[in-house]
Amino acid sequence: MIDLKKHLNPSQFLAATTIDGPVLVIAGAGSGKTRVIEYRVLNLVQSGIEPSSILLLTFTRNASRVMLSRASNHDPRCAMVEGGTFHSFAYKALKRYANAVGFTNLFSILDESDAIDAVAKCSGGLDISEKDRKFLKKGTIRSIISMSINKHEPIEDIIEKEYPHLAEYSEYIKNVKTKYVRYKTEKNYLDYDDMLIYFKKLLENSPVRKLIADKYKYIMVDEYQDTNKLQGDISYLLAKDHKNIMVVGDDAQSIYGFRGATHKNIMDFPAMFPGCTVIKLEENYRSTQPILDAANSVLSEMTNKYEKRLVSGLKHKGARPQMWFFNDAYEEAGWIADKMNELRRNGTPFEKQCVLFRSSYISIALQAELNKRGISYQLMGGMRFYESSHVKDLVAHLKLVMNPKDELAWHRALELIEGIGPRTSAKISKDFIQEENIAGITKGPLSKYEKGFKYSSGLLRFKALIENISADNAKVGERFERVFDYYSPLMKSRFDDWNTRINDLETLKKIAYRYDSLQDLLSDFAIELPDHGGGHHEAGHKNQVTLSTIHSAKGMEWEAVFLIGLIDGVFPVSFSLGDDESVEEERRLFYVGLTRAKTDLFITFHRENNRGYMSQLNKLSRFIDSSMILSRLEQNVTVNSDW
DNA sequence: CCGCGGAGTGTTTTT
DNA sequence: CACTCCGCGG
Repeated sequence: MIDLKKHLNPSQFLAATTIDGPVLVIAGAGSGKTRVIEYRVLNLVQSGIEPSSILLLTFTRNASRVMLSRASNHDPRCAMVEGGTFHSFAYKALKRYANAVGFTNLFSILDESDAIDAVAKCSGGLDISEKDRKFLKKGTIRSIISMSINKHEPIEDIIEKEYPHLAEYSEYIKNVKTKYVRYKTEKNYLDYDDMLIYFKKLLENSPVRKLIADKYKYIMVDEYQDTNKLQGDISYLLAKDHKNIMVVGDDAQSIYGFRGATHKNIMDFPAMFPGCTVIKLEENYRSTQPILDAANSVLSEMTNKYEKRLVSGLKHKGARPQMWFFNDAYEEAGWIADKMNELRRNGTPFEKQCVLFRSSYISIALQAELNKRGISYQLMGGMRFYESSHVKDLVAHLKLVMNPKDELAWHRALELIEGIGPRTSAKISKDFIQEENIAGITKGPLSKYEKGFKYSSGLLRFKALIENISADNAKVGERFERVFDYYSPLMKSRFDDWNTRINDLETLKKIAYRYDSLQDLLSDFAIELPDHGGGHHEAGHKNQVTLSTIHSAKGMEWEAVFLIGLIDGVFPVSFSLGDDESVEEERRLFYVGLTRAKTDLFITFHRENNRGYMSQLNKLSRFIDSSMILSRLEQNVTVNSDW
């Protein structure tokens, strides 16, 4: 038995050992939240609780993996604890109990870009002028629909609050939503929101809820400030019967409002679970006091928060964070590269250094510079690898084998064939969804086109592939490989950079060989594959600095952090400026960025705008200019700069 | 009806 | 710069 008191301070100890009943933990940045979960899991297991009856819900798949593996180092039984995201847990339950909510369990998951395509499909045929149709982007419609679902608010309210300029289209968007919902049911599709919706429905069905609640008797939810209304409801339903639930969060770090998250969940938790124990973790074990002073000044400018101040529990004092001004992005990048080398010479290896930014594109100049200097880096956030078109093309073939009603997948696959465009693919696949299985499709509607058309030879090759990968019960990896063989030649004419794309697919192929079930492979691609699928997601990859969006850096820490691009309109992003709550969310994001640093923090700005036509000079971010943080920073200007 | 090339555009964050 | 849209030639 491990002596928890040796590893935890009194509030952490309380959080790890209050086993029964509801617990709310307000955990400031760097206050040892991960540690609390690690030891709480350990404590539960060592108190004799069956590991498989413990459930840990986290924000990313990786987060639960890290926490559970740390706990397992103390006691291997902890590896049996169930962990994952709300979505992955919902998926599992839905697969098992699909028919209780009127689905067959062979549903396909629509990732974000699939969902946008589907919405576009449903926007057709409705009464709206061509001009308006162009003006209303499909992604926007999808966002509005999704937001209305996640917040559980009517479309009108969302439009009024977030998209007032689209007020006149409310009716239209509601119609699209109706069509979209029907479309998904017909095609056996679930999008990300549906996984939560149907899971909640499942839990509202008491016999099923009882089964699930009987199995998972101890529940923990991490990053509770970034859960949305649906996830809050799900948490409640999961714990309603036994009330053994601990949620952990920090309202000052709520940064997913754009996805419908609300820190209201944290605020309302005591009301949902009367008599809950509230524990505050306030001592910070991560950063030096000067860094926390800067963070505190940002905290003090937040409206609408729990009162708090971060105090460092570290012994050494540390230097003040530095603010650096540059003429342009290249000068900035050069300076950062120099500084990285200097830090390394002084004992901070590259893997303990990180560059953070608001949006991925901000890092492009820096990436070029690092490449030039031979400093290797690991990129986090930004374009998701399995949403790139070559991955989606290949995966589409596997999808339609699993779910022959997957119209989007048929279209995607058919349009790869020479001579087939949107019209022809629509014509050919029109009858597909009437068929029950692949054999019915290849023998029936598909076979009509295999002679006499300019695309017939291509279609014949396609048909052979489909029959091949659906007929036998070959290994998932082998099926993947067959599609790969078929797709490779098509890729070479489609992409100039097919070389690197082939490499991506080689990586995926290796992953595919690890699966026994095609459905699991496909669902993991959609909901669980961690950052970039390349497999190098383990934090602190040897001798590499990390480049990351702040969103992706959530929960992590580095010795040295460069927070770049503090330009008004970039950070806070221009979109947010019209609306106070959005600016507040940007401010929380800034706070999250600052608090990732342990000992060295550098904030940078460059003045020249290199976005071609807009030749105005950049303005310093409002989060710094004439803000209280300025007095907490040591200000610097580079030598060759004319500031 | 397809596909290509050129013009235009707008550019978050992620399960 | 990467993706989308448009118009034209086949």
